[in-house]
Amino acid sequence: MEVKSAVPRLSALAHDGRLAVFRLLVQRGPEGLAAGEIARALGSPPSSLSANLNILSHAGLIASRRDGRSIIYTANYDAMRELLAFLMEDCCGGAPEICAPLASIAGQRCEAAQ
Amino acid sequence: MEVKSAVPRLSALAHDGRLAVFRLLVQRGPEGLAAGEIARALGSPPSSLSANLNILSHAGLIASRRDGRSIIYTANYDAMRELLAFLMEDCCGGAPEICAPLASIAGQRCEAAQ
DNA sequence: GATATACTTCGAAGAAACCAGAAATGTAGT
DNA sequence: ACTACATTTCTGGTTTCTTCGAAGTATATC
Repeated sequence: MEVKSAVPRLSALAHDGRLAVFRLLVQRGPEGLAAGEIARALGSPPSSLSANLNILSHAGLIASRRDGRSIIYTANYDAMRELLAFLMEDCCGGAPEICAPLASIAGQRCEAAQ
Repeated sequence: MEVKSAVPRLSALAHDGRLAVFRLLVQRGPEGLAAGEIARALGSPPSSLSANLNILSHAGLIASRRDGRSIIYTANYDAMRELLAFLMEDCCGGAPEICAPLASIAGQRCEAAQ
């Protein structure tokens, strides 16, 4: 991934409300959550939430699909992976022992997946 | 890590110049780089760079030490690890198969450390 | 068609971020 | 003490972000 997509993604996440939305969707998994449910869960005014969903969506961090009257939002796990990989890039330049603790993060977080 | 420290860190990284500085320092390793060298490497005006270094420093992403007339900046790998762990948190809620690709990032990035 | 529901877009005001030149501070060498 | 160098702080003007009520669009139900 390039800086040009990393900055908008970081920028989208650098906001209390949007970070909460994104983490909620990440927890929720592929089935996603309707905009209204997100608004209720986070106590956000619909218009503010919509603006924030739009920003996250434009950054590629979430996707949406319509289901009847509702619009369902889901986390884009690929984008998340790209962003994390980008932040880790070149972290090992010449000093693997520094990077080792970073490498173990995934293991700690995702023991079920090992 | 909590949202209260994650947002300032993401916010600090959500900027072309600051992201470039941080990645440069991450590549550089523990020996770090003087402010002037960073300015030359990135072609940034000293006053702008100084403001950005201050923001990164305040966010806890970098540290500094004086060496003669120069001030040497280094990446804070612990802060980086905390931030990445936070972003990955709960990513496996109920669906390990989604998280598996995330878990492999570290391995891909840091083969030398395995 | 009319009504209710679910969301989004519009708009405008206040807050915060950004930039880089100029001046100030701190350190080293003579 | 004086000069040179490295970096920070100050300053202002401009731009961008944030917020949320009100109005608009899309879908479903009767």
